[in-house]
Amino acid sequence: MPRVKPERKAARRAEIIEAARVCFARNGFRMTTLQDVFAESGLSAGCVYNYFQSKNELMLAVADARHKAEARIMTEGLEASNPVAGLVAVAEAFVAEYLSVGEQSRRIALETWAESLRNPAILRAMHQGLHGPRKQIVQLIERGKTMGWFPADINPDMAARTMIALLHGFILQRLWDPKLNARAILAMFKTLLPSLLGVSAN
Amino acid sequence: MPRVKPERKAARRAEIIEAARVCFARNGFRMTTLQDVFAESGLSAGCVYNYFQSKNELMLAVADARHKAEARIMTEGLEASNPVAGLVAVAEAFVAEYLSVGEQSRRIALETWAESLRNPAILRAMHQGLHGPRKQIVQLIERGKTMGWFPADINPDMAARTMIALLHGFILQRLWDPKLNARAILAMFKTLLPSLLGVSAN
Amino acid sequence: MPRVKPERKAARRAEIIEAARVCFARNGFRMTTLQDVFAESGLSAGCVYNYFQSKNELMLAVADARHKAEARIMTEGLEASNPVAGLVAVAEAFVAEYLSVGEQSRRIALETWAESLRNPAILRAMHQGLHGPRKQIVQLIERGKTMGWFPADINPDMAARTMIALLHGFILQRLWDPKLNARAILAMFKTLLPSLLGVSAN
Amino acid sequence: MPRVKPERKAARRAEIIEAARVCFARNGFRMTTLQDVFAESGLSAGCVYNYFQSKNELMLAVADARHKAEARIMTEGLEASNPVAGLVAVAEAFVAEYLSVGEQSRRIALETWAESLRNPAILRAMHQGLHGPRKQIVQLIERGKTMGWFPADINPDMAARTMIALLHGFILQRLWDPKLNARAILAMFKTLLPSLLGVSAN
DNA sequence: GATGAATGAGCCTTCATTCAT
DNA sequence: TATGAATGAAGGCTCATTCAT
Repeated sequence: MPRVKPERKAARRAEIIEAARVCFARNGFRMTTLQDVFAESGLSAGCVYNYFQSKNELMLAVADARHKAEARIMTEGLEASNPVAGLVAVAEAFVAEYLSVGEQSRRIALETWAESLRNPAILRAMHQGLHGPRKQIVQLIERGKTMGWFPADINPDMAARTMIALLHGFILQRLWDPKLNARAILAMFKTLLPSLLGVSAN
Repeated sequence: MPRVKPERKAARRAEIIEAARVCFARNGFRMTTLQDVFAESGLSAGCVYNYFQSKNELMLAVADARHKAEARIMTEGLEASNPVAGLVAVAEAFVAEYLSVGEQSRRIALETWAESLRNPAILRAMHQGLHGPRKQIVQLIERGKTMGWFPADINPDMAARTMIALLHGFILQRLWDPKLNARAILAMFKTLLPSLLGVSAN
Repeated sequence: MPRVKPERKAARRAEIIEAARVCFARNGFRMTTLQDVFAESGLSAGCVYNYFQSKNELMLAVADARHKAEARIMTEGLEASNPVAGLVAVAEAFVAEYLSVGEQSRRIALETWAESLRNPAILRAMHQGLHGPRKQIVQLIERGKTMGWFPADINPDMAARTMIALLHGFILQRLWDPKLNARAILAMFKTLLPSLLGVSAN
Repeated sequence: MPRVKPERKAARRAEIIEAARVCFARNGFRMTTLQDVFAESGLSAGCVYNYFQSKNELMLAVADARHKAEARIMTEGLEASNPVAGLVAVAEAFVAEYLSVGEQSRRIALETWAESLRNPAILRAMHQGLHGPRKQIVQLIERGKTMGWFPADINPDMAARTMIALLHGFILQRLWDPKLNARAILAMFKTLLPSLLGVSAN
């Protein structure tokens, strides 16, 4: 019988992930040493290794958490009945999470993108965090097409990708220039959305 | 009188940078060891150290080369008399360099972005490679405004940033999905450009 | 009054020793981790540490058990009235225990020999397990000399050592070649015994 | 063009193996740390790792050296025309190398035997060092049988194994009792040899 | 007694960098 | 200049051991 409840274990795990997140955001995956994580978490090497079998697993856990969060963010907005409103809601949620505040999240995002180039597990996490939302966006647009709101020659996949590219691109912009205004970004997104969907603005 | 002609030295330097570029694109800045670079270049440790005093300097040289190239690419197109045509030319050049081919360049780009978060020298290189082109784009748009082609309420800086965000975002998209069509990207760019500049699509 | 009966404690102790024996035979003293022993025994770290204060103690307990068993085996046969029959009985018992079956025992034996080189406690256990039987063999041979059965120039100590060397040497042979026939070993032993004792083979 | 001659590299390699041998004989394979080897050799970690890719490789190199030496020792004597003289010569060489002096060699031998139980590469080295000599002994005895010197019912393989078992067993005896007389061992060997080969002593 | 999460010293190994040749 | 053997600080990880529950 476990003396320590499973909740405690889960809490520990979360603590460690959070400490790692802080370190990774500060110094990047590869420049962060596990010593840094031990210090940040206040735990010993052995303890951390009871929860994660390697640095790689810890990186993956952080990346995974981020992509789950991103998927949730991008999905949440999509429930609006109006496709356009839905996409705006998505952008709003994304901007709120990544562009208004959340420098740490931006940094982790960029780290994850870079790491995904050579870390299959992280690439998989990336794709899972990206494919889901994209497919939902595609469906939303297709629904709009079916209902005659968007022209037939709109490519839903390309439109979805463009949306995502734009939002990701702004993550970079804000990383390099913290002054960049989140509102202005959202406004810009709204300005471009009609063209993206082939409808007239307003 | 130098024993070795300057041209010879410059050629060696270029060789080393190219070898490093290959390695960095393959494995990232931090996962690449200098031994990898020695092997790729066919040169010895001592020789490479005669040209670059540290790994950091080598990373910087590669990042620098990339940003010079990017600045050149983005600037080249801007000489068209028509601002819209100029911006399209910029996008075309960018797409040609980063999105049609150039997987290595995309990878180096992403590495550089990530590294810039914690490497001041690389951040500086980044900014130099980015500010220049952006300022030129801003000027182009301002010229368009002056000439009455674009509405007064267009924010040139924001428009320039959005362009860049979009192009950078597509670098990511293509890194994760090599099938993504460069032509479609360009078409999408052209579709969005009028909205970006506040003119009606013609 | 003890809460837990002594028999229970002894049984637990024996369980742990047996689990350790299995692990040590599988992986050697030094390559076996206590975590392996915990897993094999199904007990927790704390529990095992209630019975043994260190890994060293556990190793010693296993080595001790083996040497007690070896001493018993080698002594048991010596009760025959006829010295030659007694020595043959010893060899038979040894072969039965170590060479017919008992791969685990062979492995533990070899581990113990190696460990004895640098572990005083285990060396002591070794000697206790070896001196006793050897002295008994020596006495047996001396008795035979007194009774005129063996020539006077026989060195009982050397004869005893040779017997043991031979049997130990066959442990190695069987470890490296499991096909080696226990019967053939015994036959060989019987063939050599007369020369060893300076009597003509009958 | 190599500035440093290959001889120098081979010498370095030999130095490292020798230092490792000393450490392994002193503390065993598993209790020896590479730090010990660095200290003993006077070389840095990096340098040693230029010659051996892992501790395992170093262990193997030491084991290999020992088995090559053993094979040489046991083979050297076999050239006598008389099989019995040949086998005596083998024993003499073995005793001279392992039993008169060579405590280090004995310790390494025992370490190697133990390690071979769970290290395939070392087991292979063991077998190579053992099969060769045994086969030669077997051939020698078979030649003796053919020439009518030994009876037909002698099993050459068993005789060879017994010889080796005896010599190995004496290695153990001498490890535990440094006083044991090498001459007495050789005398005992000569005493037993006739029985081993089925010829009458004389 | 029994549990198992936590500890932390220390191990093996890597790799940026140096320097005698 | 070019070589590459040598350096050694530091990283990831293990595991014997402890102790609050």
